[in-house]
Amino acid sequence: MPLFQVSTRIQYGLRALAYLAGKDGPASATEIAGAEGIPGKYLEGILGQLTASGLLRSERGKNGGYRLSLPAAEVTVLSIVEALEGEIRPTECAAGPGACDHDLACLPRRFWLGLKTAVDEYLRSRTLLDVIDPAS
Amino acid sequence: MPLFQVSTRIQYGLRALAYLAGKDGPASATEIAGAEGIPGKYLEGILGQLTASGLLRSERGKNGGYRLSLPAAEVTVLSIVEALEGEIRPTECAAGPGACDHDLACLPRRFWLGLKTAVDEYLRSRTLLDVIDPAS
DNA sequence: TATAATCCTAGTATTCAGATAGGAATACTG
DNA sequence: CAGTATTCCTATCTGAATACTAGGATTATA
Repeated sequence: MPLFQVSTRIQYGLRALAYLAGKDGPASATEIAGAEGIPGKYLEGILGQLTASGLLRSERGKNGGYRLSLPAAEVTVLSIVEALEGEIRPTECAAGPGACDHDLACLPRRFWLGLKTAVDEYLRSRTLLDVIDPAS
Repeated sequence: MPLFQVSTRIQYGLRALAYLAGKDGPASATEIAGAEGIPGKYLEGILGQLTASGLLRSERGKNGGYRLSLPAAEVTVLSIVEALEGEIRPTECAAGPGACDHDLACLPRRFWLGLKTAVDEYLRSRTLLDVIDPAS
């Protein structure tokens, strides 16, 4: 139903990163899941993705866990979203020219691309620090 | 997978309205569907919603059809989206305070509300005319 | 009366988000 | 070396929603 819906994947990922930003030293998936009320096994997968994309660094074995690769101020929300869901694309049209075949030129395409741009700019202009800082 | 996904409902609705904007006199659902390559019966439902919301006016019976209630320049895309999908809401959090229960205050809420605002502003600032005018 | 249109209600099919489950590999610790 | 706590990998399930499809009732025109 919604035009844009933020998946639990992104919400959980963001909250997990926010939790890690408030900690020095690694935190395990179980710890984060407990603190944030997120299903543990589900969160594991999300943290794995964030690790694969380079936003997190993981240490295996006892006393292991996850920690941020960068200071919170250097992590844009766009990078988080893209790590978890790939590139943002409102419509097939927006994939590029030739991607749709209505009329001669798909007029709405420019419009949807503009929306994508607006969203991208918002997400790129905010960092993890902005998200967790009540005074921003 | 996408952060924001424009449903076919909205895409079809927008294209149908764009078609009507380029015509004087009513067009039937069948005509629009044929011109735009949209499943006819499916489009009927969409046009019905747009009519119920006041964006279109319909005439039944032979030679009937749909026409815009207002000039294209006075129809914001936001009104179209809301007619077809209701209010935009990125997360449960964004519904208002108390809608989520993580931590003491849900820190990401402000962030998601900001995203909603950015999207709303974009959609409110564009009219149907902007969508169909190649020079805008 | 025939026709062409909107309007109304119900059903289906497929996809996907959101998990859940079980275990293998890895690394500390006593 | 044994135990334990962790990440990592793969597979499976499920409920809900989107995207249609179907059939017909109602209404207006010619």
